[in-house]
Amino acid sequence: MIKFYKMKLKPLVEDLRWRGMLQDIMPGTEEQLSKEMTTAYIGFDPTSDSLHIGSLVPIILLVHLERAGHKPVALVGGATGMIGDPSGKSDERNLLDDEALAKNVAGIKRVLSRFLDFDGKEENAPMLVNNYDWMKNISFIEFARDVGKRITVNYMMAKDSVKKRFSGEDGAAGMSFTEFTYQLIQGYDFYHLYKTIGCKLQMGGSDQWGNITTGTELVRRMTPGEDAKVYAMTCPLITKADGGKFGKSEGGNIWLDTDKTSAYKFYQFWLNTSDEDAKKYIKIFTFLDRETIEELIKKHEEAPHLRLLQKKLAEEVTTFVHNKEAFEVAQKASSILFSDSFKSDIASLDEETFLDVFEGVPQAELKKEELAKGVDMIAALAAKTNFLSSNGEARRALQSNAVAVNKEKVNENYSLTEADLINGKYIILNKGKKNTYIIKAI
RNA sequence: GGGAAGAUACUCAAGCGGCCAACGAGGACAGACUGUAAAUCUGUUGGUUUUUACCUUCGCAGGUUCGAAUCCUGCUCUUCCCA
Repeated sequence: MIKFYKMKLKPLVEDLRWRGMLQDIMPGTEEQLSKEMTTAYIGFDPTSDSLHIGSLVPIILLVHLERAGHKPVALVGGATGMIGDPSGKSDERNLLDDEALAKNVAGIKRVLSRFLDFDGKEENAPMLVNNYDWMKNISFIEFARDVGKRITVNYMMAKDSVKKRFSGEDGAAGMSFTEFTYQLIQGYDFYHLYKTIGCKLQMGGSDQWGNITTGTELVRRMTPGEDAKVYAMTCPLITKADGGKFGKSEGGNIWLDTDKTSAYKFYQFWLNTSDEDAKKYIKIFTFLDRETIEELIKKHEEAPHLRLLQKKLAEEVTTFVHNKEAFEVAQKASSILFSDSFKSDIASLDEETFLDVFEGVPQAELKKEELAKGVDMIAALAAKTNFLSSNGEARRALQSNAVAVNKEKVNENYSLTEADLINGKYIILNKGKKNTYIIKAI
């Protein structure tokens, strides 16, 4: 049996290192992973009812793990979410109420199961757990005696996430006992998973290193005489070359859910990656092998204006997170919206394809009678459609030459008429290059 | 429990009786340039309005004043010092 797994295991750590997905790794981890099928887990915080691309890296890590022949466990923090992780925060976190939390946990489970088949039958099939399930039955006294006793406050205080909050530097606010407890609870998760399913490795973002090592320490101390060996590994936090926050785009987060971020927007986000970031991201966010990626980077450097790298990156990630069809539609929409022969391209689409392509683009309806009379541009942008939030904003956009009707720039005096309708039915508005809105005549 | 400081638009941060929709910085959005990139330069960044003007906003609630983000009183919250 052991031999069987040995044959199936792939060199995971080496690959992750090349991909730039390795920040810290505890000594012995690599040996453990090449020795036997290893169960490893990553925690997901239920701070929202869906996941955005910030969580894509841990998800991808779990998938890598599975593909390398190990057993990935996704832990949803139903219990830890009630406490709040102080890592990387300078202020005390607001607590979520039970209802919101339950909703978030369900949402995250739903998203995670798109990437990992939790119903799989294989030995190394992914597992989904919720730490609320075991934490809810533990009394405070029990916890204080069995867990709290094992770790000194001195040890806990030495963690950066805690130290920072005690130091008062950078305007950091104090820290409640609640948040202080967080690392113990997370550590207990590791112990619980070690005991119940033999989980030996915890992974996460590098901001989790402190919490994770508390876990490995706790496992060791809670199992005297067992010679328990558990490991830790983290990946770097994703950054942008220009120092901006990763994962934000015009108007907010990029989510992994179509109803929060359309596949078109999702595709566009990746397509707009800068050259420098694209080289980094393609290793992290795609499963392409080393040879393919190095070839792509070489080609890209020869002709950066073709943006081969961005296109491939966008294709791979959109296909992974959504699916092939969604990618194709997004690509088609992109190529039409940014083409030079926009008008003829768009006119050639039948209605079904048209709606398909523009699914996810904000739409509004306008009566044909109104169009017959002519609709003032300001009203068309704001009052009639709510594309922009106020007349003032619409006016500013028009004055700064940002608005286009069917890709032709217009000014304040323009008014929409039936002559602007494409196929007698639609008008396409743009604010800037990248914001598209559709008016449907009814 | 005692004392001190503070709360200003997305964030940081000026302003300390009229000239304040509120300096400045960052961010964001847009324009030019380009490759739907980066860098750079320019503009915008409470609402109604063509402009003027008006309305709402400076923790919350009252008050003083012709007039308050600016003064007074109470409340809430935060930080710091002493016990």
